[in-house]
Amino acid sequence: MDMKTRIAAWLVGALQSAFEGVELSAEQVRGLLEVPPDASLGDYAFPCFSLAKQLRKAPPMIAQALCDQLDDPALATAQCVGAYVNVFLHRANMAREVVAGVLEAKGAWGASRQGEGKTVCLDYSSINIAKRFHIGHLSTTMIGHSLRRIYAHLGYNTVSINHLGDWGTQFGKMICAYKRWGTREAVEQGGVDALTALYVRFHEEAEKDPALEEEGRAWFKRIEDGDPEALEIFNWFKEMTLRDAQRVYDLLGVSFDSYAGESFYNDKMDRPIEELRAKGLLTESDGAQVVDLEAYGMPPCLILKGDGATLYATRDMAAALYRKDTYDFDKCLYVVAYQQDLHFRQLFKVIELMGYPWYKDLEHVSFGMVSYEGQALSTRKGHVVYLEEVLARAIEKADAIIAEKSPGLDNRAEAARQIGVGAVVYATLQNNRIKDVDFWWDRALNFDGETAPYVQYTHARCCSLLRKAGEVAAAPDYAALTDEEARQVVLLLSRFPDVVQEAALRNEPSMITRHVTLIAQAYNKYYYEHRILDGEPAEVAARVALTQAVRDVVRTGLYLIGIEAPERM
RNA sequence: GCGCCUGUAGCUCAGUUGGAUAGAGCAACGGCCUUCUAAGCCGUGGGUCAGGGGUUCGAAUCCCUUCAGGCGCGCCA
Repeated sequence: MDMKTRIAAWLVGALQSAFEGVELSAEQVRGLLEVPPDASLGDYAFPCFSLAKQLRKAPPMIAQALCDQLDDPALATAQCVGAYVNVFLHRANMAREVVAGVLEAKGAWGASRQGEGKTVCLDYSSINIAKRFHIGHLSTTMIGHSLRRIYAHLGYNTVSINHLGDWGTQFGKMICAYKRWGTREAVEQGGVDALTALYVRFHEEAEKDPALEEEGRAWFKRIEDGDPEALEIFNWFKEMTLRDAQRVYDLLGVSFDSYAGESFYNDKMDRPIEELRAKGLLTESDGAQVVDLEAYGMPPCLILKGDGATLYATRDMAAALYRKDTYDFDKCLYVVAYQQDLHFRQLFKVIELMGYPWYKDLEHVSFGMVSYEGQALSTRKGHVVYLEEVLARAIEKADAIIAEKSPGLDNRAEAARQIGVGAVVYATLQNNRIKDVDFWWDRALNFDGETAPYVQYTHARCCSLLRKAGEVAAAPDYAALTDEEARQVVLLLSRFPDVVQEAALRNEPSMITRHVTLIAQAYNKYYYEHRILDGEPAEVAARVALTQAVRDVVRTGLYLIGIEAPERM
């Protein structure tokens, strides 16, 4: 049982002996517990305002009566301040419990079995064919990757899906452009950039010669019809794009269980269409087949075009049905930018109207837009920043700093990669998902303050101390961890599991980024104020144990947001 | 026009879903390395929580409204 739960149980016991007939569960009390604004006010606080009505007493009187009943000095002491019961945990016992708990968890602090037997599907990254990976793809990729690790940490079975954008008229246009102006050698050599150039050229030429549009559509029709030549070229483009993206995925440490994208559902759309028709949900509107959603305050959801062709929503419906059939998920997350808010609200509503109760297991995990120096990203206009370049420059900078500060470092290239990539990923997962981000080079390459290098540095520092400490024979004397700085570190470690829970509940990785940073800050302060390795063996043992616990939790926290933790830097 | 989102220090953002005196980082300035990693630590200055009304013991947080910005609203994905 964790500390907060124990405190809640303790308070409930006191409540019951102080007042008759109180109806408040330990669970409810736990929810009411808060962290005081100032550390001098205790470790946890219980506000008594909400009990006033039920007990028909003034909040401060309730607090006082509660305080009088609380007695378990080995756990905590209580202090009544106004309407608050401020709880001061027994520092040495608290330190023992938390530090020993973290070390026993062996890197799995905050892990749980609550997700056992449950499956979460995560749709993220979902890159488009023939486009290079740029900074606009980073949020979906890293939020999804992090959520996958968070759910896995909580015991869920996870299925990561890269829902490739590999369908649409634009691919007919690309083939058209390739046939007219490209050669196999040039494209093979130029890679995805060459494909983008062809696409840009198509649009330029089509302005002058509108007949090209028709030619592009014709090529797309050939893909749809399974024409061997069209398919061969298209698959070659696709393979090239994936090869290109794989270099970025490798740097980021991201991988997928499935690459079933839009084209995969090509032959699976009859089912949703037939079901919609059978259930009387399809109506005709201006020649198209739609599901009317006016009763729900939304515009209609387009299922079939006037010419009978399918649309984005049709494909996503087929995908949802397929995923439910294949994985029998308990939750299916779509990590997609907020532009598609309406689309997903419509999609989920249509699935609800079809009578599938699992519509409520579908969730759009939306996030903000990325711009570059104040302007929208545009591959066509060349206003883009490729992620490979960002990572390369971050790694280069990390390497230069290592050269200056730790010239003799082994595995220098490896450390530079971990730090450089970490800095970029950290910046992506630092703030609430919903915030828009404007990319600026100097910000992306900042290594000071609340950044990955700062947290990684703390980790490396712990590792260094542990190497110097070697095998510690003495049993730890946890009374050595009762000073203010150690208390802060212990408290933050103890709250980590709650943070992981909350991060999953809200699908918000930034909660972990922030908490792991708080731990690093608290430990750095502790490190500055106290000598870890000098003094009585039992006290040294306690400080070393704390250091080890910090190292473990920082490493776990960084892992959960997809950042590696170098042991030296 | 309608709908959704956002607005907190010069900048970038937290703020535990209604609680105690609104907090970090960056930038600026000033301190701390003969001692365990100075990518660190400490300090100083900086606020009409966009404006206005309301709800109540109590509001940055909930409701109404105005303003500013972003996104979305049928045959693209």
